[in-house]
Amino acid sequence: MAEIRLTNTRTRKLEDFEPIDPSDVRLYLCGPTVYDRAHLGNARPVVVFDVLVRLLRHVYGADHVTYVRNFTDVDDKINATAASRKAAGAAGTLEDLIRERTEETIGWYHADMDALGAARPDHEPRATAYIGQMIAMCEDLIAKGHAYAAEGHVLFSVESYKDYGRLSGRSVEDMIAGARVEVAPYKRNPMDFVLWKPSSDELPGWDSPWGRGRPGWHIECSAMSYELLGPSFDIHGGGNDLMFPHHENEIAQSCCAHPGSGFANVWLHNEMLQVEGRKMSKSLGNFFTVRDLLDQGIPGEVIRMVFLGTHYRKPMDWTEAKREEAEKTLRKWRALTDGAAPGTVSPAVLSALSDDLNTAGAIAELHKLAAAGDAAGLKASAAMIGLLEDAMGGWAETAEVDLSAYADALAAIRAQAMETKDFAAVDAMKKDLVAAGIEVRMSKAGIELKLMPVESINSVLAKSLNRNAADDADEAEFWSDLAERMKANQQASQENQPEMLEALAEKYLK
RNA sequence: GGCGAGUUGGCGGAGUGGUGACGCAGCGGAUUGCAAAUCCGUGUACAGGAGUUCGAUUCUCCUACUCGCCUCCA
Repeated sequence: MAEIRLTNTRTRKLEDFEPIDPSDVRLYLCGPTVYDRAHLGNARPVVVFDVLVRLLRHVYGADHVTYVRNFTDVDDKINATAASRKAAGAAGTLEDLIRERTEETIGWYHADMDALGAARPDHEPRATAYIGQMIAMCEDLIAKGHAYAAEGHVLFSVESYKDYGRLSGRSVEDMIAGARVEVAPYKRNPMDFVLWKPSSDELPGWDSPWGRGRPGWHIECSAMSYELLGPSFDIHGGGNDLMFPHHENEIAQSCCAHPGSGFANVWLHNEMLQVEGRKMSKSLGNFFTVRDLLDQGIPGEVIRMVFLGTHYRKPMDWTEAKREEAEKTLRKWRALTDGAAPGTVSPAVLSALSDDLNTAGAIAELHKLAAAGDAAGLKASAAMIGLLEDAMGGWAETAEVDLSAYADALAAIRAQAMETKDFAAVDAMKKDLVAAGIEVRMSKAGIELKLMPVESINSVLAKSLNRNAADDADEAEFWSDLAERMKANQQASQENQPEMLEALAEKYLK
């Protein structure tokens, strides 16, 4: 059995993974706050954990892994959206509108993550379904002297937990010196954080011993992981921006509520995602959602492949060049594995994955399998990281169109050209075919025509807009030119390819 | 200011105390009427400095640079 090694943020070391209970390996991933579409960065930990879960199931057995990922459906941004909808005259109570908003966002999230080939977790708890448990946890923490109520709030006392700051390598003193904490008169220590806060009448709230209120941000993960996985479990993770304060606070809450449990053994944090070398942000204009990419016609499998090309602990740069390369590779591999039955998983792939989820190394091994022509091994091994699976391959199939009439016509012209040595007519037809998105292969044996995948005008337009003109004027011009040509039907796009074929038939098949 | 990550050939990106992945691009060749596709071949890369060592890209320290987090954004 492959020994799995993972980098544990808690110890800052690469450690052999030893499950608490090999018959039930338990992991928890901090899921989304469901206020809007998931952006591309949200998808990274999901894909990382999906690979991890596949590996764990492979090693410990499909039924011996429990994967939990929450939906945080209590949040001020959700409230704000619901409030603005109500103000705009939407029907229903505020609670209804909040529910509507979270339901619709969860639906989007599922659709988007499904498209990336990420299997749904075993449990997807919603924070609102665990309010009672959160209140109980707050009461327990107060009883144990780790929290206190003040002005309708319940606050966690960081001074009551000596290891506070250990995960993120900070000390309470340093953080106070940084002075980036909310100062509030009811806090005993400026670093104390909110477990429960009061709600006004316009905000969603639940009755509690401290009045009507709602939970703070961190308590839901502590409450839900306890309910579903117990006081201690194997792996807990998320993006490294969650390390502080979110995970730090979770640890403090959970460890104080359940002394001696240790909470999560291994903390797994993925690095952030960048776009074309820059942080993805709305102000830079390079902010986009998973759905934006899917709508441009970029297959989820391609997005996944790009993600896996970079180790999860390194910043990942999303670039157009990577997208193209990933798509090309997947097409090649899909052609190779088409119709093949999965064989056995390559030990080299397994060994790469076991080494701190070295997906880039695993992909390198897949390249070797492909080069060796081992379709069965490639298919089985790729499935370990969620690639080349039948369910995700639709995008790589090209439409079945009978091109034999075109091939015959070209063959006739070519046969004549062979005699006259004047190939102008052949070249002209070939050029037209290529422009229409048909690949032309001529050999002594004959002529082979193949419909090539072509981009949609929307995708090309998106690319020309995505380019920062100052940085990449040539690129931007290239894509806008291409879009123009597509519109003018001088170049095939998904939308106009049928028309172009029609025109070619008119020209050459009469 | 505090904390952390990183710096590998044209590009992307693994890995290793001593025979320098892998992919893409490039170049050369085969093939082709020319191409495309395919196949074969091809690369004096490890930010800088000091140290440890028989030997370091790989370990330690320092410097430079890049990036992220500390703002309920994964």
